[in-house]
Amino acid sequence: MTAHSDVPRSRRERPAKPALTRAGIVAAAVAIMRADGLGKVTMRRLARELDTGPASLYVYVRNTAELHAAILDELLGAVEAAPGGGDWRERLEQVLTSYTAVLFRHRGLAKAALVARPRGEHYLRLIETLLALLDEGGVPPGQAAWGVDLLLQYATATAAEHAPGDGDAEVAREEWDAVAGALRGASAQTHPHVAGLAAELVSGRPETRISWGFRALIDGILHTPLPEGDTGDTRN
Amino acid sequence: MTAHSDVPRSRRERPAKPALTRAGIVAAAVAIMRADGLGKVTMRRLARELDTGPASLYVYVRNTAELHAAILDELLGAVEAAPGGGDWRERLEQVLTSYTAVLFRHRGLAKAALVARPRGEHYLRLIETLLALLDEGGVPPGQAAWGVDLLLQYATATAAEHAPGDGDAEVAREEWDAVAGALRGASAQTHPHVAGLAAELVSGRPETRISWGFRALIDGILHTPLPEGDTGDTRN
DNA sequence: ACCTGAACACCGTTCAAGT
DNA sequence: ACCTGAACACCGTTCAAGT
Repeated sequence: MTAHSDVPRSRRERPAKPALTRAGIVAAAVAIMRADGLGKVTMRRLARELDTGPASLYVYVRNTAELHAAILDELLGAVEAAPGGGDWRERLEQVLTSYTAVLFRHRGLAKAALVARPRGEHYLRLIETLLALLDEGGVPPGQAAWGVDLLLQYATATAAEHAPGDGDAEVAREEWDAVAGALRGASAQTHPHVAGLAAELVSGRPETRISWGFRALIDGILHTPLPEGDTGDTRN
Repeated sequence: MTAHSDVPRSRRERPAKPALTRAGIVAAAVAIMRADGLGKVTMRRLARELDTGPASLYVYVRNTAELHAAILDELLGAVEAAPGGGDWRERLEQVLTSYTAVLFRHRGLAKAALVARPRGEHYLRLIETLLALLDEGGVPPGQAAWGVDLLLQYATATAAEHAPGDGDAEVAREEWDAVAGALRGASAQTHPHVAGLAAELVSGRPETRISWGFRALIDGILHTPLPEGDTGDTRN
């Protein structure tokens, strides 16, 4: 076992351990996510998969949040950039629905996107597409710029909230029933409006509500002028 | 040290270890959050603080997510339910701003609220207040019911996104600069709309943008009728 | 420059056993 | 019923040392 030296192994005897690259790391991360959910995309698991130690990954990725954002931008390649027929509103809603669909497949990704915005090429292309459609609809440029933020945030937050959990569908159902129950159980004395609207508060299929939300948002963006004298980048 | 037995300690010699209750657990959790941020509100830390083992907490709290939601409902007691002057739109914006302010103090809480909606009495009162104001403004009931969801989600998502991190302000600044840089660096050839609107995409103080968002949302809610024939609770 | 093993300082949750 | 110690199965990130 010790003194006997094996015949030197050919370099390609088994799939040669590929050199680490950022692209390779992100690809492996996507694979883990598809197989076991984003919750399993940890530095340690990823390192194991790539046959190295976790410390090695920090050469290419700053931290776990950046890794998740990179995964999302990768998946955003599947968002249709040039939707089919209909007027600009309909095509706008199509693009947003397509974006939402990507996030719906992975709730964890939506949560990540709310905190660490992706900033890869796919995300940039998505913004370009949305701005072009708003422009086509005659939305004033300033409102379009701020509106894109509103639309993407709504889509992302909705996915973070309503997408089937990375884990337990049972638990999600229970959660929802509990919330609905709390609303329906509201006293007509102390909470007359809640009691009166209990049914409406929980009505509608998720897709129907999301679609209504997009239309309300687009309408508001179109009709709400920006405040005057605050166009400089004075953030913080 | 070993054989010598101390005088039996009076029960109230030091603040007697209080019996565990759900209220006491939530109160301790709030205290930890105020002192060290939500990130430190873990089952283990909480147990240490309450001088017990983590397993004991599971008698009163289902899991960490439920604990965080309970903390939020507690803090929601500070949201002003009866805002001062102005018309209904202004008062509506006041309530929403007050809600946002609570979340802004703890970004982690906003993230938690997106996933596990609180459902305590304070949250219920907030919904009642919002519905009453929308009703006063003549918003059709169905639109008001769905609109409340839209408004709260926007406020919550904005806080999750823009609130100063539980941790590093430095890192947040870097993040923002990176995003702004990516937008400003967009090529006028490949991304004409982004390039043309780079300044507007990142302009405005956060409060200004949030306020504009609230107004756009309210306008959209007011003018967008619900789709017909989808008022039943057909979720899933 | 890149890669690594090992370590530091933690997690959530469950279980069998006690009171 | 409530409470507990101990265990299971993990985490992210940093560091000094190697190549």
